[in-house]
Amino acid sequence: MTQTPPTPGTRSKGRITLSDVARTAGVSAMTVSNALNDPDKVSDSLTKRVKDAVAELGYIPNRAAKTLATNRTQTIAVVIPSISNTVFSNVVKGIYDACTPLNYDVMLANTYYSLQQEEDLVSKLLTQHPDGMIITGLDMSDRTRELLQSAGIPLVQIMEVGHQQPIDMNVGISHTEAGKVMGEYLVGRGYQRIGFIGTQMDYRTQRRMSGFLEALADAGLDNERYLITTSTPSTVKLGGQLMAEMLTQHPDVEAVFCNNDDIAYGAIYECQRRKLRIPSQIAITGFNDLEASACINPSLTTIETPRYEIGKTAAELLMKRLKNQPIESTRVDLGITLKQRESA
Amino acid sequence: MTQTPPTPGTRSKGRITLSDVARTAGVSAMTVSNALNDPDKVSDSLTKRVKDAVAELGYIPNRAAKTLATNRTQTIAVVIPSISNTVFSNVVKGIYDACTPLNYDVMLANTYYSLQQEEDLVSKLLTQHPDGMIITGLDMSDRTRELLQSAGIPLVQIMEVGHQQPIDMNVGISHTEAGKVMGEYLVGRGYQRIGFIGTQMDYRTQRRMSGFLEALADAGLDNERYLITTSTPSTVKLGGQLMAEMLTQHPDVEAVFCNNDDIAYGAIYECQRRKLRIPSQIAITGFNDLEASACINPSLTTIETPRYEIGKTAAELLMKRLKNQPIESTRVDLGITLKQRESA
DNA sequence: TAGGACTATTTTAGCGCTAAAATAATTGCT
DNA sequence: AGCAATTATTTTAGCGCTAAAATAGTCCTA
Repeated sequence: MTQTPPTPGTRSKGRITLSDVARTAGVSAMTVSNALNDPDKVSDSLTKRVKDAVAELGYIPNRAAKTLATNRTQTIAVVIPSISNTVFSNVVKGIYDACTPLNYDVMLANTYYSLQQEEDLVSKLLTQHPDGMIITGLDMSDRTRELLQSAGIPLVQIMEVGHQQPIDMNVGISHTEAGKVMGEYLVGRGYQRIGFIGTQMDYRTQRRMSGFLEALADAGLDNERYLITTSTPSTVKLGGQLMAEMLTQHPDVEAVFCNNDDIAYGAIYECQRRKLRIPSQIAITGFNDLEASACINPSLTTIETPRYEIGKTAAELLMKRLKNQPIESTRVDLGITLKQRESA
Repeated sequence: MTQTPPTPGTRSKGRITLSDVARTAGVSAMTVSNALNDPDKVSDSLTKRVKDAVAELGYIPNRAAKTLATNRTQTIAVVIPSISNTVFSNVVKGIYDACTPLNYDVMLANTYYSLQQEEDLVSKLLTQHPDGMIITGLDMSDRTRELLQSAGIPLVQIMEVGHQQPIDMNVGISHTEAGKVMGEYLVGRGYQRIGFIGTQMDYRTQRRMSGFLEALADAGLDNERYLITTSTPSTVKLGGQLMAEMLTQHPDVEAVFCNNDDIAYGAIYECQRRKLRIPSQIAITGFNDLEASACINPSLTTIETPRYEIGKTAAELLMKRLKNQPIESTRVDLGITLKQRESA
């Protein structure tokens, strides 16, 4: 009894391959590859024959094989603090909207606002050899910086621009400026005793605070004592608690700039519970202009941030760089808008 | 003048490969592969030598090569309506938390609540040969169903359970039940003229509505006329507009069950603007129990949904199936909890 | 119309890994 | 001790694609 020799291709799932297409089109595999990826290299007649064969057979390219052969994964890695934060899900949506049409995959990773986690994640992500990366913020550990630099892939740092040199490209807004704008606005409205509530004191929050304090100082106000900050993550509930603290410690405070809109909602709710009228007894402002901010009572004076656009622009920059297309500017400030509403 | 022959391996980036490890460990490439992926197959002494060599060289496996050789991508596809919806970003977080430790990649895709988009996406996602898929909802087009069935990969349908047979596995809650619970609660509180505001009327929203109406009917109330629905996506603003409509058309309405918490917030804000006291003049309830619902004034009576758990459980089921581990139940109802608060 | 300069297409070789077959080493049993 | 059964390791072959080299085909120009 003789063993039949194993038929070649046993491991394949009977999937249609390039060679199958080549055979039915009566050309070489390479011509099929070129016809599909770079039709300029192939005569029109052959390109047509190839495309017909592809349609006829229902050929679907194997991404892994291409990756292996070209050393490009068609994937970009995205490092953000947290996907469940509305701000970042807006950013991520922009990234997807730019990547999906160009057939780039997106690999997401959450740092939970920890530089150590970020370092581990970046190291792990690089393992998968993304073609490019989008990472939140300009600050990172020295090791993370080294990893990114030596990875030699295009990189866009997002959310903030301005205070330091990016490693490669940069898309965001100036948080210092944002803080300043809000500070100047409140000063301009005649408030004197102006407070700040800050949660999740990451670098960007800190910059908003310092820009804000700068504006107050410029107006001759020293408001160091009206600051309440914590490293606890932002929640509406926390906003209420900190506002309570503020009102207890400084019953004379006239206006409060909250770290972000969620905190501001909490602050507004707390004032309502205390029957404090906004803005006549106390003014509240926020940052981000989330959808609800225009609807809450009183409607919230806040700073609109181009979150979706940041994601989209960053991803577009990356795609351009990956296709070696010219890039006008590697540093894009998308700007902010003060939304003046009832709360201040 | 002679051409120097091309050095082999020109295309590689000088990356450390399995063979490099094999050479320094003094074993065959296959032994290295086994030592890393299935150490039981290799003697302890060799395994140690291999691991030492890996550490020494800083070897990082090439995912694409593995995928090509094994025909497994180590990727799962996730189809959701929209990533910028808090509900789904909570779900996605659960999925990531389950997949990341096991080194599975996640591919996200948004349908924007369109069955046609869903069909296109599923077809496109399958192109990338994910090892498994998580998809939102039990309803889909016939073509989508065919695609999924013939793909032959493990599948978890999420968010809802109960009214029809899943294709493969299923994790969620019963929306009919949720509607019923809320209906019974409001009836139990003695309300008679009870309304419903529904936006983004997808299948799950419709089921909540029908469960709700069923409860009212069981109590002998026929409230068909107190229904306001639209297919427009949910926003806080829209909640306010629809509440205004409700109050205009039916000034006598006593309680309103809102589709979801965002709509409920809008409804509350609208009532505040009209100086209607909640719940004494009108009661409002929502669905989801988002973080702010406990903080808003009045705090919102709503139904808590296990969003994170749905994502996590679904992904865990998938991982188990992919590793051929036993699965207790392919249909998991994670249940809901009525959160009774001030608004009703 | 022959030879040079392109352009279009095919051939060759290999990306880095693992399934399966082949071989070597070990164990168990009479 | 001797041989079959079992276990450990290596060899071989190939996953499906594309870069680079080789070849064939085309178009000029003198």
